[in-house]
Amino acid sequence: MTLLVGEHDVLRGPPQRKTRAEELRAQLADDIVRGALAPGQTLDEMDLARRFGVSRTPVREAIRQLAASGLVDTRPHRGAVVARPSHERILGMFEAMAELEALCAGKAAERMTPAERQTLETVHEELRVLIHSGDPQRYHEVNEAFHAAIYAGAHNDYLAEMTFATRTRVQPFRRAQFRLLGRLAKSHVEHDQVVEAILRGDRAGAFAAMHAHIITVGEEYEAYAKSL
Amino acid sequence: MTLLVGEHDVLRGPPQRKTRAEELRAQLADDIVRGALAPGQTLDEMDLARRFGVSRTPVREAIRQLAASGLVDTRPHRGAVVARPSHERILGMFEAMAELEALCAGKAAERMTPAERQTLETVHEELRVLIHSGDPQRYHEVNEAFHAAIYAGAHNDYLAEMTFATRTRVQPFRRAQFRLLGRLAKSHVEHDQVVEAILRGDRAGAFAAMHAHIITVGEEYEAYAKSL
DNA sequence: TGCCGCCGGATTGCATACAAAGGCAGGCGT
DNA sequence: ACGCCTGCCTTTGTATGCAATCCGGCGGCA
Repeated sequence: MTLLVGEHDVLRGPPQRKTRAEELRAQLADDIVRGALAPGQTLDEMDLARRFGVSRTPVREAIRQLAASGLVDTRPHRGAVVARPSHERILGMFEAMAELEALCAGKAAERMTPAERQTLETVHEELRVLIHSGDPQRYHEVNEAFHAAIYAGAHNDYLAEMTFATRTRVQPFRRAQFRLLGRLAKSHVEHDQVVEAILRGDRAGAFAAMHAHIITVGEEYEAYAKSL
Repeated sequence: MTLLVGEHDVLRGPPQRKTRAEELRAQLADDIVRGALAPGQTLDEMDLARRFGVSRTPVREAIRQLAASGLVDTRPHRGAVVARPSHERILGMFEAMAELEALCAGKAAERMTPAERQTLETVHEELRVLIHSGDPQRYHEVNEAFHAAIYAGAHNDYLAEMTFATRTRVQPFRRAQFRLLGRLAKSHVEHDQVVEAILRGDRAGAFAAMHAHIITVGEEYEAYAKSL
């Protein structure tokens, strides 16, 4: 999941990927978020160490940091597994995400600079083109950039990081929905409401539009989960 | 900072304090939040290892986890220091905390069970008595319990954890205000508004009251910070 | 005199070795 | 036959030693 915004945005700070532990952390986080590592899968230290050609020490550090960020669960002397939150908890995460994203959108409506508003429009327009491209991966990347632009526009780094972290933690459970190509057009209409409200500086409107957007995303997850 | 709610609440899960790394993490986090370790202070691995009578390995793990939770900053090959966020960032944290706490209060107004409402009233009443006790430490503990009760009443563990984490990260920068004993009575009046709104199931009212309460807390921090 | 580069010390990052705790299977007793 | 206990084995937790990187001071040079 590579954000278009690059390596220096507020969401991760300077690129510290110089130590092996940090590289591993990034790699494992990516694998979890992308679904290459399924929830519930055990993370064997020796196995990972062999696979990445390092010793157990950096592997352990990576796992601990992932545990602190909520992507994996660890229990003393019992190893680590990719986090598998309960259905209730996932719903709670969607609820929290709706509020956080809406909050960012509301603040962005008030605080975005003209340049930031223009960037948002540009990304939004790029998404519109991508609806018909048949490239879900690319759409997903630009969609992330769209939301990241709003986080940045809120001008509150702490809030932005928290919202991004929540989005990351939810990501493993909403991968399927990008298969439903019909969703993209509807999603873009919802984005439209958000962008319009932000551009006109309408805090309440941006909040409401983004809230509805994320709630819809959550409902589609729920419908998908129920179909299993 | 020991919460009254005990060791099994949702805010930390089961008591895993069996490994040395975990004990150290808890100890250091406590020292940072309580101000025994000041922001900017360097955390020397060897020094800590000697002081706690362990090797560097668990010390390193503890520091990494604290870094992931935001209480310390680390840079590769350059050691770790207790986090010293910029003034702007602290204001952002207060803003986010206001929204999160208000959100919890609003959800609590809708969702609290009768038993939870009663507990909230009890804790609130205990705080009233403590205003005049002249024991700021005790007041602080019960105050934390008050807010924790509201988090729990929101019936969203993820949201509760996020809010609690934010409160924890802000804590080092609002210690001074408990010295101002005059603040306690005003704080209790604000709590009153929150409790009343929650008890009558008034989501918007609870949200607004809690939001105002936290904003006030933030403003008092700002006034204090400016006086330095 | 001031700046640049090199070198030594100190600290962190990583690897390896050892200790300890949990899980499982087999055997024993009831 | 079933359940419990015990001992081994696997995996994690901790200690220690070595390598790599950063910081400060020193000396050379313009």
